[in-house]
Amino acid sequence: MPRPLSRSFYARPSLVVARDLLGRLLVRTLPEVTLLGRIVECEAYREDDSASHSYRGVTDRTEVMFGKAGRLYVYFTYGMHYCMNVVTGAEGEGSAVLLRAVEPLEGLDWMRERRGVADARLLCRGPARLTQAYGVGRADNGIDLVEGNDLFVSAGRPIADGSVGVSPRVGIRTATELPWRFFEAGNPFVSRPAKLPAASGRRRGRG
DNA sequence: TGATAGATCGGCT
DNA sequence: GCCGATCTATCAG
Repeated sequence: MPRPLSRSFYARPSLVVARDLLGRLLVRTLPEVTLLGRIVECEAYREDDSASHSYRGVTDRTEVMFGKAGRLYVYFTYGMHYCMNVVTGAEGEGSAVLLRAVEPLEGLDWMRERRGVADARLLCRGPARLTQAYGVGRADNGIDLVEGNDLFVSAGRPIADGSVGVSPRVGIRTATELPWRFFEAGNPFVSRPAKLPAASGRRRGRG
């Protein structure tokens, strides 16, 4: 049975935590099934970052982001989707890491049922798909990932520097120049391929 | 295979 | 009122 990472893992700058989360295991232990997957994509957000919810200070919604590291920040968006973040840094600092994609390893059938799709690549590829596959919603906002809950991150195997891809974050309108998205290069469970300059018309056929 | 519109509602101005 | 850290179906080619 995997064990949760300690609070000190999260109590570091979001940029450091985001990169270090790659290759770690996102675990949910439900009575009927254990959900397990490798984190393959995430993004860092900070208080001094105009794309971050915490940029405008503490509100009812963003309160969790300013709290203790190692807790879960879940928000609702576009009228239908939930996304989940792990809170990072010192208490009082509004920083977090958005979990964007996971390579599912265990509990795929349970995820398929929730998602309504069969293709393993579509289960947890993208932040809203990920929360749906893991059954994470509003009720999970603020829960502690370090102790006392069925949802946590365990050590897994961190990936080597050579396999880490970096890019601007996805779906934001400001601060688009900051390369604060981290992913495992070449992994098909990543939500968007690295944007290759002048790459087009390749990758034909179906392997 | 790639681009675009539609869904749908909470949080903030 | 407006717009968003998104996903999916649909249409054009």
